[in-house]
Amino acid sequence: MKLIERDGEVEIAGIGDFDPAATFGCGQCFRWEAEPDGSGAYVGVAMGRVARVRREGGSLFVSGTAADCQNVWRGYFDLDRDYAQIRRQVGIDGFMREAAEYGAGIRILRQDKWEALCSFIVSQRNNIPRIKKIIAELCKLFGDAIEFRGGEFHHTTENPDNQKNPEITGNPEIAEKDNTTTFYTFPAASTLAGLREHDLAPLRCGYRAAYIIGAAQAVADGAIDLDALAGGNADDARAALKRLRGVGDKVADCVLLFGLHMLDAFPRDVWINRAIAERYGKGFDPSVFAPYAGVAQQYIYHYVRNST
DNA sequence: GTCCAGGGTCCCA
DNA sequence: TGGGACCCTGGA
Repeated sequence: MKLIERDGEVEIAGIGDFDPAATFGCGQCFRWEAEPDGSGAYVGVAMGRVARVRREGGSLFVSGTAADCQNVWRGYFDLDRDYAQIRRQVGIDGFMREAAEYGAGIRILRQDKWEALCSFIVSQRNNIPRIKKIIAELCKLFGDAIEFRGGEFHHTTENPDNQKNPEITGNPEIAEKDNTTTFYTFPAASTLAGLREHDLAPLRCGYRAAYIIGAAQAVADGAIDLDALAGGNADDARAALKRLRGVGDKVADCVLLFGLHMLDAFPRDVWINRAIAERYGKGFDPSVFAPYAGVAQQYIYHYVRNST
């Protein structure tokens, strides 16, 4: 991987399959937003950091240092995997070749495991704009503030909005001042584990509040060990996750795919079920895409939601 | 105003 | 295994 550091950002040349809009917009993550200037750049919070990401030609540009790239973003963006090869592999018929072509540039992010679990608990019976809104508010209320300007960021442990100002004013996540923008990290499970349901009332997330706190407690007290699950097999991990209230087949599979980076997990939501029923019928077995059924799922999801 | 769906899950028969 | 209820929001 060739890294060229200059002007507060790092160029990664020869990036291959990486379309920020497709990767951040395909429903796997909820904390990356397109810059309003129409530049095609995305800014997001991940792994406790803020980054600005853009593609230009064959290069990816990421704010920060080359060390950040090596230590954080290389893994997060799964840069060592050949997604073009995966596209060829899952293109088992005309429909899948179209879907994979349409979604070329989607990569499966290595998100924080707890963040993925919590986010997809929020996702149930919910739509993406509202999922994003709820998560943004969760982070604003209980995460740590990060001041972001260009490529630099300064981590502050004190979040001025924590508990003290639950009123929602404008964009709940972003407050501009002095040419810097304040972002918020995703709150740790241990932080949410001590809350009561009414503490989450400002999120307006309904019955999911109890699920969030329950899952946070299970993670914080070690009843479920997400890191250990990531090192084991998918069936065991799925079973362990489903013991949490509010985690069924769909959410568990999303956590496998997007949190534990088990690329063969195949979450079935309303869109996937519709597409599968239309194209392949009820008895469809996603193992035809093994070991990348999860990547195939993303191509299908993105294609049926966004094309035509 | 009502109805419906949204990257589902739980509960009960 | 199937059907209804569920918090809440935004669009039809």
